[in-house]
Amino acid sequence: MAESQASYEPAVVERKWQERWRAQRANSPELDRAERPFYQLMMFPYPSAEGLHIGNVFAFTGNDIYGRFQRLQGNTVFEPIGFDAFGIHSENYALKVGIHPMELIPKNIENFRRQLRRVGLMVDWSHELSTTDPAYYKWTQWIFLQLLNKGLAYKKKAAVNWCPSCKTVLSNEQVVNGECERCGSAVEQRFLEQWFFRISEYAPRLLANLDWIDWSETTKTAQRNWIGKSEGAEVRFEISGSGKREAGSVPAPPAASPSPDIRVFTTRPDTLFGATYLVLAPEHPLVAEITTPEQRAAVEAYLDQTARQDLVSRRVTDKVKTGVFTGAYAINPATRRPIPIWIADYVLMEYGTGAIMAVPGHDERDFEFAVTFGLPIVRVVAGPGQDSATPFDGAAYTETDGAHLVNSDRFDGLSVPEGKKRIVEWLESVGAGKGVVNYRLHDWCISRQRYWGPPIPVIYCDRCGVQQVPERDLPVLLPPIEDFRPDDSGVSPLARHEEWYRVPCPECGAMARRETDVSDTFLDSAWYFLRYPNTEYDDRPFDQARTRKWLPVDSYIGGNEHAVLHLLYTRFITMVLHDMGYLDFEEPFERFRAHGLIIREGAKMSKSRGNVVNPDEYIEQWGADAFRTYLMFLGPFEEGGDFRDAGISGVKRFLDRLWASVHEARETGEPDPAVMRKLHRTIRKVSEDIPRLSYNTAIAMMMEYMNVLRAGERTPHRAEVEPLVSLAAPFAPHIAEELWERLGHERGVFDSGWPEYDPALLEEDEIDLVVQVNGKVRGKIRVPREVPRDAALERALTEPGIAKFVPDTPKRVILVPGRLLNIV
RNA sequence: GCGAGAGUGGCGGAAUUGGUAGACGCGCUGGACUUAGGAUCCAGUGGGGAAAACCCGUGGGGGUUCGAGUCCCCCCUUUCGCACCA
Repeated sequence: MAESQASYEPAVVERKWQERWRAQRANSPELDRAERPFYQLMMFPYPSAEGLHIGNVFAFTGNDIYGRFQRLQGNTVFEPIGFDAFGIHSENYALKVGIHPMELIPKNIENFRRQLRRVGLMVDWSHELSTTDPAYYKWTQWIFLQLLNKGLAYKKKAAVNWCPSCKTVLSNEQVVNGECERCGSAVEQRFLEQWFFRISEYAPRLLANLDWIDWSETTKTAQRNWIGKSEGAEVRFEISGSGKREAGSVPAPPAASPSPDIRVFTTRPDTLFGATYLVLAPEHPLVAEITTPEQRAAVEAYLDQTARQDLVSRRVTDKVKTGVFTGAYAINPATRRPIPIWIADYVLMEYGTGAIMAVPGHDERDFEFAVTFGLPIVRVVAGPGQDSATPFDGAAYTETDGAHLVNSDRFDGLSVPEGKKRIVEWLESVGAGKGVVNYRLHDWCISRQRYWGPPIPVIYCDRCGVQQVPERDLPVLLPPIEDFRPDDSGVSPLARHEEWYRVPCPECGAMARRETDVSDTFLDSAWYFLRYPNTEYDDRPFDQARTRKWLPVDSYIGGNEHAVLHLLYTRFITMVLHDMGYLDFEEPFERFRAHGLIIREGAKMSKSRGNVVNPDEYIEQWGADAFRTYLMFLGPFEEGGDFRDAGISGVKRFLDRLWASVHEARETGEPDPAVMRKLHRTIRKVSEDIPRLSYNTAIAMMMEYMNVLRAGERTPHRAEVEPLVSLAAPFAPHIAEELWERLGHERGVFDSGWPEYDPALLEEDEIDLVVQVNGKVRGKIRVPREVPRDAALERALTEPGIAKFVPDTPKRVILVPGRLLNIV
């Protein structure tokens, strides 16, 4: 290879290949012709004004390596990218700089495209998408309508954080210490009509499928916890005492409605005999009805106090328990005794039934509450060595192992699990309750009282009620209004534009009103992977044949910060579309792997610390290939790593030596057998490590091979070098293409296959066997690989350095074939 | 509090099923080539010990084993989620 041995200039090489890939559409496969389609999906970025973050580069490079590896294996790889450009991030930034998002976002996207190209990703730019494109969100709106049709979208009042000064809704992130992050006023909760998706109906399936999908365990665990299945019982408590039906201002329920029993959910039905009071959430519908006249003022004051809190501080666990007595009593079905009904904000309306039976003896929160308000505490579970009279010693007894029931009448003496079972059976037999399964997962609120999102495609008509926007009228375009800034009017920005929201009812034609909320960004990203292969279709969200060929996604890699929201919503939407017959699979991603996070010099990267890595600068200085390879080298991909500026030089040196090796390689003579053996071991190691995303060790092995290849300033043989170019290609694609071309190949390296290793070449006939005496390493002996134990021992004893530690009669001799000999 | 993960040289990090701890890289030391080197190449580099012999070493303490970074028990530190979920 004596040809033009110009030195390695990354900038020149990278520009050349990026231009060529673009010109030849090298990364845009013909989707309908692919024989072995492989869909490599990366989590699309939010196009911030700051540009590509190092975390994006890390994640995308890791994806790209896997995708390029699959292509080298002979698959047709589709590696698309797009932009998640709607949402509060973009809107807030636009507000801050005073530029309309419709102007800002295209600029940001343009900058992202430039940066992504420089990284050298194998992206198919012909299928790029943006969630803000009407051609995209038309189908986001269509999906909303599908859920509405299926009865999976509904409207209800729900609490939001409300800033009384800005007169706007705040997300939990915008509430800081109970105050509005912008103006500092105390945040309150308000109840607004919002759209929800019934994801909770899918909880059992979302949970069950986790058992078989090939996802990172950490992600699956996070989803399991989030779905939060718990088994227990629902118990019905009759209301007794003077409070019932005495609330003059409250109309009595219609005759048909059942008596207003209070239903509670508990995971500890075994403690039923210890329930000494009930607690309702402040929002519980029966509160007004059961409150006695004497207690009315106190209860109203408490409800008012609760409403004044924001949703974040309401949930602080370590605050002092507060509550108020309603004046009413219920009957404990087990003891038949009346117990008081309280209201407290530690009970949440959105979990279970919004009411609990309090068992202060065996629940920490109930214990604390009972102590605060002087309510009775009864022991119904006793641990080993305890009995029914054992005092509590200042805390609830929550252990269950080895414990038995006491003060529980005929259930005394049962273990906790047995007690649960028997008491549930009893409840069912007397009609006072039943065993139930509860999930913490609650329905997905998709309404946003904001501007920068897809309008929810619904029209309200005074005569016809809630009407869908007909499919032919989609998309409902987001109007380019100037005053997208929230103001004092107290409504979402679109609600200030009568010319936009006043439309004829699609049913009767009378003047009606559009929904003025937009949908959650997570809805945009819950289906984008379906759109990528179908971006050219404007008459359907996704084509059936195309989708059958390319989906589900073969490999998805992304951050674990999306473990629960994005990845759960995506699974939900896929299941719904599957159930409606649009998809023939119900899990969107065959394989998902969560990558780690990059920190810098031991600390998290942040603007305030001033240690944010700007990818442009590093690519400028070292080249994209070195930058990519270094990012993959600094730690295990699934764990992340510590970015240290000094480290990148080692990787650059490796690429320099690769360049030199190709140019110096001789074509005459024979390759060295020992070097070839190392080469084949390297091929095996890299081939095994890439699928495991063990990129750092794959790179280390290539470096090790490089050291062997060039040891003692030897001149490598072409056969020793050429396969290394292929191995390095997924990591450093530009230099690999260039060197491959310089090696005289007409086809690009990515279409030239992956090197195979020869198993026969991996092992030597003679090995160094480690010899231990009493477990301590004392030396090495050169022996045939399959040496028998006694022969190895004999050989070992000829080494004076070993023999001197060996006693006259060894008790035991252990041979681990191919590894070591231990003489005891 | 609950859940998941992590503690290995000066630093980032290696180490199938228990089988040579510290691969690879950075840094450092010495050398070669050089007018020069922050370029390149070669060699060395866990600690103690004079170079040897040898001893000690994977957060701490126990244990199992011929053999433990790896398995078991207890404890400490730390990162990240979720946080009054009944």
